[in-house]
Amino acid sequence: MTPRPTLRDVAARAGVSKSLVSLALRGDPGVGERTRERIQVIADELGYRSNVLARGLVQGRTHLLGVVISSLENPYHTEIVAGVEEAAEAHGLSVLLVHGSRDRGRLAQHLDTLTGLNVDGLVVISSWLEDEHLAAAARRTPLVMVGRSHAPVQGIDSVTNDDELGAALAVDHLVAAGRTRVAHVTGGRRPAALARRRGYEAAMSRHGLADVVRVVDRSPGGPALQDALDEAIHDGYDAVFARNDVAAFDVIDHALDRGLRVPADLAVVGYDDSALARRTRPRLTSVNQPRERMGARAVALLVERLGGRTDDQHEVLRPTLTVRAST
Amino acid sequence: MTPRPTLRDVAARAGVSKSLVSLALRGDPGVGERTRERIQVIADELGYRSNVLARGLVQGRTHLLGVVISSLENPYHTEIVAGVEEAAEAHGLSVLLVHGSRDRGRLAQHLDTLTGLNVDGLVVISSWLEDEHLAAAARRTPLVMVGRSHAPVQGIDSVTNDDELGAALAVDHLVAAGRTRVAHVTGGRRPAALARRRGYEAAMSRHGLADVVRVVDRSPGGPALQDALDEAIHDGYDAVFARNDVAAFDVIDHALDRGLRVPADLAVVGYDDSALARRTRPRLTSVNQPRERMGARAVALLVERLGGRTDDQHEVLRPTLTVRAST
DNA sequence: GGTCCGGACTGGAACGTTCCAGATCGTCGA
DNA sequence: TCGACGATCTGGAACGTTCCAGTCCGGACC
Repeated sequence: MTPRPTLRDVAARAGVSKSLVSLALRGDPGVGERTRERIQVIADELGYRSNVLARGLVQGRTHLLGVVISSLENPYHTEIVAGVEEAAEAHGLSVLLVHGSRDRGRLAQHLDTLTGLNVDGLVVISSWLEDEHLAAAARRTPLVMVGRSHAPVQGIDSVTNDDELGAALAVDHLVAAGRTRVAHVTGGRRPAALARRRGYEAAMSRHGLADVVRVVDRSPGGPALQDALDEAIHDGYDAVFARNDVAAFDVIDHALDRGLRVPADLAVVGYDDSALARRTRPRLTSVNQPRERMGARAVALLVERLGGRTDDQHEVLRPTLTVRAST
Repeated sequence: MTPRPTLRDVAARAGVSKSLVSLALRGDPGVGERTRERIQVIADELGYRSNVLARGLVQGRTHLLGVVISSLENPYHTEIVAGVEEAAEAHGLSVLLVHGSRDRGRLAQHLDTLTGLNVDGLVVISSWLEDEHLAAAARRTPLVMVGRSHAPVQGIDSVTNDDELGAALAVDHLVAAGRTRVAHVTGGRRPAALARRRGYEAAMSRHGLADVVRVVDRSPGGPALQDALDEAIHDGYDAVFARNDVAAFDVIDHALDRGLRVPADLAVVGYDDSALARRTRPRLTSVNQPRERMGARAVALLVERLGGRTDDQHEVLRPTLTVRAST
């Protein structure tokens, strides 16, 4: 394992000062054309690579962008990452990902690792981090949260999608298709779930269906999904809007087990338009959040902060509906 | 955005030298108990965090472990990451992920970013990196490849699973279930695909079925999967072993479209035991690579290298078969 | 009472860069 | 011929740590 060559090594070989090598390799215009080439050749020969640690230390910025993500299994999250990466590259930033399951302690620790590395900015795709830790990180480094409605913390930007609108899209679509009894499967106390539920209820009212609003809780502690569904089916419900795709699959699974046809007997709409939605039978109609765009906007907000903006920004993007065979 | 406090700041407040603060915070036994506490309190008050850049620069190691992954969408990859993370944490290492789609140039660049950061070790979960880049990185930093049969490069360790054995498990299972005409869906020229195909052919021979060996190519350039499947079905094939789960889903999809029953008319086995395998109808029987263990072994190999091992190690782990409704 | 010892602490060098204030040198105009 | 000037290059400080060689001091020992 050979030690990596330094500026000094290159300088010694080229017979110039380390400063000149630094200038030459960074393309400084004040370096003679012939020397620049000579230095470049020698650097390549030696396999010289600039040391990010040293550069970051002296410059105070690293051109690194840290992304904290709580779940790699969730394609909703990883597609946001793709958007972040693309936008970051366009700004000359490298993206470092840290992944922390749902362990709050570990996530906070990872946040520390990244701030300790002096990353230029942070993107948090996780609702499992505590405000306190977020605030501490944001005090030192620009931070934007994606997918989580703005935490009640100053100094943090956010990018979310309009969950109420998404729910409205789903209900409108079902009603337009002739369904009249639309149930909603919810779960958890997270803001996104609550917003979707609010959107569902509002849309039902708008269609004059307030009296058939029915919400089934899929939370671990809640009543069994199966029983609630059986009851709803018995009561003549012909459509379900689920809070996310996974819940929608469970509904479809159960309906098929009961011998119902989807969508003939029961139409189902999910939320997230995950990769799964395109792979299952029947293909799932789902509300699509503009994930790549969310990632791109997050980077844009960070760059603005680096440029000096000081007031908080909270962007809300509009979801769309992807219609497939389940409705 | 307040600048982060340094050792100097803490030292000034505590009225001691920066060296002592450094020793105290690192728990050096030569520091008086009272002073250590005083320093600790002040550090906490100021929100002091050690600067990874500076520490890495002087120590030559960063306690960081870099993971290069080409696809976040592939659960096979992300589960390996989970194994890496768990093992890394046990060794006091933080894991940094970089993700590079299938763009070789970008992946190589990310490899550079990580080596430039002086990570202590590299785990590569991608078969899209060129030997040349891998070799260059491995010259400076211990590197282990996961899931890719050892590249023809010196100085690199690897962890793979035994693809031939996996294929044998699949065929044995199908034959034991009474199937006699087992086709294989392959694709690509990657070593893993080739090994699975070899394993399929060998197992068929072993069962005296060498004369019904049939391999269908699903490569983009190859003949259409649909036609080849129709032909196989027409020829009385009653089972398919696919090179991965995605291919298996395509087979099932097509069979269902043709009005066949799975598994009654056609049994299907996939490879990878991905999350999808548990979610589709019918649930997919699949060969399961011990992914978390692969990640853990990768870290173990790196730690050995850091401990001074110099000869290359190539670990081959044994896959298992997860039987579900598709067979 | 002097010497030695060990615990507690300090100062400066080093890590590999960037940045800044110069140094060097040939050329050009007067 | 001389100074000024621009182009090209250099040396050292700085970044925030760790590490090493000391310094300082009170007490034990002879």
